[in-house]
Amino acid sequence: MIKELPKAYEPSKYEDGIYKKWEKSGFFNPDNLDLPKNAPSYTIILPPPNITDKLHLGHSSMLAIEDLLIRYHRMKGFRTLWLPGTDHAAIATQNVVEKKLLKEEGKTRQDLGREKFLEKVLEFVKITQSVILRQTRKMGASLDWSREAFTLDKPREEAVKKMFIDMYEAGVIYRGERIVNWCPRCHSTLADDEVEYKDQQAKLYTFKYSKDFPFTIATTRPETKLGDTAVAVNPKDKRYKKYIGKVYEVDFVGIKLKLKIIADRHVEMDFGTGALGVTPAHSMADWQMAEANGLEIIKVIGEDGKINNNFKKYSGKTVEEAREMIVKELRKNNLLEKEEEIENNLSICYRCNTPIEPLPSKQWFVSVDKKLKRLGGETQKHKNTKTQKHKLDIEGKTLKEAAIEAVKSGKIKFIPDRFEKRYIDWMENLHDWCISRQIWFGHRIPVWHRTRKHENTKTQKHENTKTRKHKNTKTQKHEIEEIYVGIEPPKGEGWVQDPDSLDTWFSSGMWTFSTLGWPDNFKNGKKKGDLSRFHPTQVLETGYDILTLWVSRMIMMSLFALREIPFENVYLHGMVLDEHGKKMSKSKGNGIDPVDMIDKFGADAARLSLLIGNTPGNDLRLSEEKIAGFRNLVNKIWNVSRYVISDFRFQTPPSSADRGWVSDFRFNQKNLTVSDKWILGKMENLIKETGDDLDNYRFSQAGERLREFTWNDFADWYLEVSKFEKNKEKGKILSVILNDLLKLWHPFIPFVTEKIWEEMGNDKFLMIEKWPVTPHPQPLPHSCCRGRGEIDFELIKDVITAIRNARAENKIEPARKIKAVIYGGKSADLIKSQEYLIKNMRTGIKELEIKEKADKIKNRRSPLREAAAGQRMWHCLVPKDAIHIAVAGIEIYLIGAVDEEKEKIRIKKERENLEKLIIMAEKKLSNKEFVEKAPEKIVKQEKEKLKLRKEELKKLTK
RNA sequence: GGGCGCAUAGCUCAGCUGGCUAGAGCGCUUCGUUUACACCGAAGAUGUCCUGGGUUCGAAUCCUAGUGCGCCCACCA
Repeated sequence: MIKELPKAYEPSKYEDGIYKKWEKSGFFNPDNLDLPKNAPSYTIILPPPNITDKLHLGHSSMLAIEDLLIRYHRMKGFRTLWLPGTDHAAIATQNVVEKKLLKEEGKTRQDLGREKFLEKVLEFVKITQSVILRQTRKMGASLDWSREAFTLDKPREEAVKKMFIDMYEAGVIYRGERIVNWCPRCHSTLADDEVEYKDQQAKLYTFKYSKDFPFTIATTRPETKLGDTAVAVNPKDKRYKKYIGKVYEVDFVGIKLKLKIIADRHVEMDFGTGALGVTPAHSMADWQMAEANGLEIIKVIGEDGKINNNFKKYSGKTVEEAREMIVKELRKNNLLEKEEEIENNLSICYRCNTPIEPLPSKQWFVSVDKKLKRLGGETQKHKNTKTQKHKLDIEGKTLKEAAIEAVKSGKIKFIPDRFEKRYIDWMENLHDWCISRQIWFGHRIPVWHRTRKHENTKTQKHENTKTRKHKNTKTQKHEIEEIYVGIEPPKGEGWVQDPDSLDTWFSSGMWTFSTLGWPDNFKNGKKKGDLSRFHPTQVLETGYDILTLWVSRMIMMSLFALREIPFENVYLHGMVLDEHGKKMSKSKGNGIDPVDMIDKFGADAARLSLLIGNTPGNDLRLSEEKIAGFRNLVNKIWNVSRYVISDFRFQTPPSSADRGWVSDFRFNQKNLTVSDKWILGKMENLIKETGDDLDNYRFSQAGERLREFTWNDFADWYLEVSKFEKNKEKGKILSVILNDLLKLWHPFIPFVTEKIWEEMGNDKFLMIEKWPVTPHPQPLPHSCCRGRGEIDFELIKDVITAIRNARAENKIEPARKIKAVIYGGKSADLIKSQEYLIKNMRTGIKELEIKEKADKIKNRRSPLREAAAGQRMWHCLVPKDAIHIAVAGIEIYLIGAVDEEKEKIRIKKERENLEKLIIMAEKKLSNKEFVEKAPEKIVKQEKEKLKLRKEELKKLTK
């Protein structure tokens, strides 16, 4: 069969068509795979990309790694599911749309109103979503599109509501007033990890509240001091000890303050004056002190970023204005002692860079410290809970404790493992998670409120509803606020739904199970359907940057909802950086569009550039040159295949999905040449080692191994040999090697391998072929394909390389044919038998003379005996102008062209090198401790090495 | 302030549990119109493995101190 294929592989010509065929085949869906009933499942849920923007190379890296794992396991016979989806990214998306709206129409979201605005968002989402999905397909991702999910679609909405209600009933979700990070521009709270920091110059004011107050205080924010209710000092501070516990009333710039002197170990004695004005309402730390000391909380700044009422002339002023006024006032009264410039860490909003105001606000929280009881209404007796490796009993533990235990117990593993420590550290310091956001786009909180006059209130019981009453202490003493939590709006008058929506991580935290049919697939503590078949998942593969943001939440939520870990392994990849080492991100706009890369170099090359040279947890620098290099590799594979397929000896292997390696091609050992044995042995090793690498997440190493074999062993040597070495088994061997090589490559570069597979005449997809297995699970001793064949061919290779090298070094013209005389040592027979290899492999040798072994001559008591022993005779027998090469204990003399001077220099260099090595080795061996303490094997090796080198040196000196 | 990571060829990086003369890709030099491939082939050059100390018969690898870069966390008023 002779196939005419284009010389260069053109990815853009085939890729889209191949993807369509795959998708149409239905094999991305595990339900369509032809598998035994008890086939183990292998699941990865795709971390859903934010629909704020199209994908960048970071996403491509994620897709490449996951598709590699997925395709590998699919070929290994797992029930393999890779489930796609997208994330609505609540606040981020809303911001993008708001900015767009302002730019294009000059309107704010308030101008449009909630409903109209949400329509706009959904319009935007539709567009980016379709771009994302197209990009994902371009990468070759073998995702099961039939199970596609969106964090904001109907099933997920149901799941989120159910989760909220369950957690509320369990007392894990509560509403409370706490200091939150408030962005006055976004008009919303931010989670702790949504806050960014910026170094800035700030003024530190040292002042006294009033003349008769004994403390001097330092602050960068004088305006918040209007709400101070205490002064804190370090309990060890001798200067202030006597004041602790006292209460002072002061007149601070016209406002009356009651200040209690408290002790707190967090106060640094050396900073400022060692005394700290406590502003409970506008500092996280101060809030905690206030709670600990029962201090009053006075709100100074409102949600609009302005000073509240009750502060006389300061009311209604902005923060900046108030600050200026207060400083002026202090200065006037001679209370300002110092003004200095300091470096300060300013918290800003990660979306709009507006400085954050810490404010007390009523928000919804997930408690991480609440001891958990049994899930509401469900029987919780699983007898084998403890024996199941995925289950974790959470009764009597807090979410925090459970999430830590899941990792410490080894149920969840991290790759690389150093992130385990980071996870646990973070977990141990975790505070309650604020889940309400004052934005419109997202899951609406399933809570309704109504306020009633006290006297009217009769305890109203709804069936199946969860009603709690909260007394609103301060402002409305006569009113009672009712709260209703449920899936459907409550009946009755006056209910208003909570305007807030949920933190986006609340819905993505449920991602492993909300995508698999929870809660419908989970009844009475039992899983069914997809949930039982695919949960927990095997690997969560994501960037280390969202380890805390996402991974930790998934663990907590899965433990809460299912009492089961969400995944067994967490593989964390690094960031993809540009060639200057800068992070690519949407917000910075320096992300390279993966589609451009794919158009230029092909998806396969793009994938390789993200897989090879990348190690878990480490960042990756990417440049066009690098991708071009892999384009060349893909092209090499294409051409190797083109050659093999067009070879008249080529046979299409019998098509059967479960064919194992070589099993259909029994080779007659007698018909195999040295090179055949060598390549078959190498291939067998390759299969074993590649599988081993992939099983241990060493993708880069596996890729390099494959490249090494494909390019250096198969293409550069075996194929070259096959051009002139004609034997019976050649066609079969070529077919087998190509066959298995394509399978091994397929998870890395699915497109080109699938295309070649088709060209080979296969009627089934390579994608669902069985991963190769080696005929010998254990390495065989010398008898079979490995062993002697391998070693022998390596020797011939060395001889050939040495001859080429000598020719190049001595500048022998390529056209010039020369004669080689080889003194074979122990290997004379072998070399003689492979003479044709040496002659044909571009050595320019037209005649090859092999002399007998020296010891044979010795034993024959020939007159030459003595000379032979010292190998002097070769120098006698060979013309003086011969070039001498020593390789692997073999002497080679090239006759025909010489440069005596160069040869002398070469020998001198080599001798010096050898002498150095011998001295080193002798030193080592004369060391008693080495001989006694080092393992025998190493000592023996060292001795042998020394012996060989000494012999070589001897030869050279002659 | 605490924690983590990195430092190896001109560049980007491998180097697992200490043990052949420390490797790969790209780049560089020389040569080559060989019927799979110039997105190619052949040959070659290049290292104080960041620095100092220690453990060991033996350290790029383990320990320790330091320097430089990067990242994460934290309530410096």
